[in-house]
Amino acid sequence: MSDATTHVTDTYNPQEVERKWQARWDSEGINTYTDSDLRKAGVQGRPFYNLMMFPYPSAEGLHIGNIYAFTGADIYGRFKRLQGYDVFEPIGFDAFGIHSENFALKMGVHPMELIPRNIERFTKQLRRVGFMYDWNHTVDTTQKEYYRWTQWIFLQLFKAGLAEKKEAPVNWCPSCNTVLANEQVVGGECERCGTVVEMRNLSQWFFKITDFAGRLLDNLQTIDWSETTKKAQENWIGRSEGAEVVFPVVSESSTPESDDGSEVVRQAFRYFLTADQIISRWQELEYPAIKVFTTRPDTIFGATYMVLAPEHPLVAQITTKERRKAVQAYQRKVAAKDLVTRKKGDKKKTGVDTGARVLNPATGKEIPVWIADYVLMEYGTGAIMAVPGHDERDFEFAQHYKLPVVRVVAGAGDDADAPLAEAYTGPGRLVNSGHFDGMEVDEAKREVTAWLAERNAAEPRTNYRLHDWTISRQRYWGPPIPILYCDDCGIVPVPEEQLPVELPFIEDFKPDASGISPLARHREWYLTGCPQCGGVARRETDVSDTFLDSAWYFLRYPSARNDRRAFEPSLTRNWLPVDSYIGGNEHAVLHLLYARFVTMALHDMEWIDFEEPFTKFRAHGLMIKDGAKMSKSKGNVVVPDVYIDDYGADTLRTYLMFMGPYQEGGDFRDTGIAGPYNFLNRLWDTVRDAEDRPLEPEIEQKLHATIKKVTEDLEALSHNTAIAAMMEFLNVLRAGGRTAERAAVEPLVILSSPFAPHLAEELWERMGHTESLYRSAAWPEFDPAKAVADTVEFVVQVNGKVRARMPMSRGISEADARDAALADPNVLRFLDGKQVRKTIFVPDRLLNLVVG
RNA sequence: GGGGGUGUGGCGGAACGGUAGACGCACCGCACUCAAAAUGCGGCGGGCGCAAGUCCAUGUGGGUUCGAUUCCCACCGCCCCUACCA
Repeated sequence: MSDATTHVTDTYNPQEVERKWQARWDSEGINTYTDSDLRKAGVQGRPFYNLMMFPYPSAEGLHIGNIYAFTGADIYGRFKRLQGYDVFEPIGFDAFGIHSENFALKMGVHPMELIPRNIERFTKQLRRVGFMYDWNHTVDTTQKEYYRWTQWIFLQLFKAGLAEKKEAPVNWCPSCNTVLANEQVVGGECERCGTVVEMRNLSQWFFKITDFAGRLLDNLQTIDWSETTKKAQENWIGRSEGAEVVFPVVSESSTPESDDGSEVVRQAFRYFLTADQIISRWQELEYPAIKVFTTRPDTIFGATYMVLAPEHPLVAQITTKERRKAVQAYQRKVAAKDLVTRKKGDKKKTGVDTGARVLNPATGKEIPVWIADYVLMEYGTGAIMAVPGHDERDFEFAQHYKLPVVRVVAGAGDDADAPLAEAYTGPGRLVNSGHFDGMEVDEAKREVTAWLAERNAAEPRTNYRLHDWTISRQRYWGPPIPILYCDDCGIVPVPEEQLPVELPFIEDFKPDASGISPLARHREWYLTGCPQCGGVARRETDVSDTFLDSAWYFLRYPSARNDRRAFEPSLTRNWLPVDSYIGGNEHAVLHLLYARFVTMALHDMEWIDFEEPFTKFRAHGLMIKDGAKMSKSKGNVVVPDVYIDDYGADTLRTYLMFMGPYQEGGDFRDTGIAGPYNFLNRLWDTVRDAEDRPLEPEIEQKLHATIKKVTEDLEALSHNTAIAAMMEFLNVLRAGGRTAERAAVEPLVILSSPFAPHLAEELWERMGHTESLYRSAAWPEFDPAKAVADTVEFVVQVNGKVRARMPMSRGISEADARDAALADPNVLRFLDGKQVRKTIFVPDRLLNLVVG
């Protein structure tokens, strides 16, 4: 066979190349660390922890959206590695949770069979795409080697007083007999069976994330995260400044709370006391009082009634005898609604009068107390002072129930008593507010609070929208919460040395009507010995939220195989916090906030020495299909396999990144995949045919410009423009059928390797290197001076419009440029002999002549 | 209702306040071929013009500027998140 024939048949064969290099990577451990190497690199190397959000291993396998997300992050990791960092890039599986459980129920398969199968499939697919994952350090949250430590985390939080058990309302589907997450309630109905969802009160475990609200908010300023993500967290935490104000209850109570007659005495007292006296002395008089949170203490003179959440604990106590029936009926009605529907803003407000009266501490007047479902127990104190004149919701309610509306703020040009056709929420001065009349709203907020505070009727208060994290799930597929209940000792944590509390294999894992976990049906499992008194104890039968699994997994990766600790202190110190974290913005609040909370709590307990887990976070865009998120139910899932079969993983990776800005995402379609495929083919041919000869000066310039562009773009995750720059360079190398210089092509191969790692490895080897590119190549350097061309295309404008373009040498002076411009006939035509009033000179770019 | 994002050729998309449409796809023409595919070369926003050129053009309307896709204001469309937050 002649040389020429060999030459021609030696074309790019992606399948062959990819098979070869994936095998090489495995056998030579190119992408994996042994535990000792990881330790060593952490100390002596330049550790770089490149993390991407781990997937939930669904039964459908990876879709193109997953590949898209992972590819962008993998490219960044490979780039950092070639820059000389010791990159740790792990992957794992977030496999617990209601999703898996529901799917298992539907298919009639046990999750303990289903999940390992899914993970196997995922692993195969991930390997096929050529990610640089360290398969020696992987996690599966459903393995007891992992969730043992999830339980350990729970115990640490418990010890720190950050876990508590309390009653809370949950969504309940009476047909599926299960608790539903808010996301599973669609339009007030169960997502799965369409039954109307109701509310139930269940005793649940909570993490007190609200203790950290202020720090979680303030720290946002110290971390390098996508702005949109920070904004989302800020809104979610929702700090609002205001005051807590006390309204003493002065009506006859229908349920005196003690037999000693104190209530009667107190009521009697009242006839000898002025409103002022009651207000300033309610505490010592032990008056029942209702606290409200308000951001508008300045409007308190306009508070004409009060509203409690229907489930407010004081309702029973204050409701008068005559109103009791109506109040209870209303409470029942509200309880029947699910949480989600109740929070929807677009419905009519309803409520009932409790008959109780409280004193407005500012006016000293009695105002009625209502209950209404537009007041939520979870926010603030679960009670509001209603100021219908200056709050839209209160206004609507007052109109409907004919409650008085008083104006206490007058905007510019408004009369003190100008009637209100709607709530006025703008700026202005106080009116009808005693000695505060005339004061600006902002000043009045402070002054009114201070004035009330003097009488112990108010205090400044910062309130957060964030609520405590309910971690109980009355479900099967999760880590059992490591708590025991002993009749003598009460709540007893499972001793750490007894972990894990294993999730037993049970056939009947379907939830039932009891509202308690399926595990509660297994006495042999839940009955155990009390570690404190040796008596009988019952295990907690709820499992924990999946979000707890993922709130600490990044701490586990380096120590993935350590069976003595959740995370090894020295490894953790050397490798964390995570240098770069990439994931979807749909996790902007929950996952990312929980991970920050757990990290902060562990920091305070001195388990770790940092309080923010992710130094840098970037949200990738969402890959959609036909304008909708990919999902099986919509039937628009695109699987990667067929593209890998046809074009290879390298082309798929490059194509996905070439479609558009990584951080914006986009609509998947395959019409352009030929572009990147052609590019890789041309790259192959060009390298194959490259010659050993000196670089031509223009080529050298373009090479440096390309290195610069690709380097900067990769750092900014602008993968699409980095690819474009490489294409452009390759076009120059091949222009007019020319043969490329080896010295031009070798750096290009390195630049392309994050995108097309298999191809790059193969070309690297063919260029005579015996070791893997990732062990023997360094990211090319560029010389900024060589990255710019000597000749620029200079533009001459007249009045801002382009009238001539002329090649000029770089660094041309304004005077020379002007001379050249004034010699151009077209420019002269537009100057039309008129006086040049002004010239704008932008070096190496343009000259603008302003005339007229 | 609130918050965030976004709008550029037939399509995906480029553009430190400075040449709008880089780089691709699709399409058209040409070369190679008996032919096709593959590959290579050339063209490719719209109008007028033989051409040089010129006018229009980055959702709509205003503003700032010598100059605006880029900054500001208002409006329209689409997407995402959130939802009575007192």
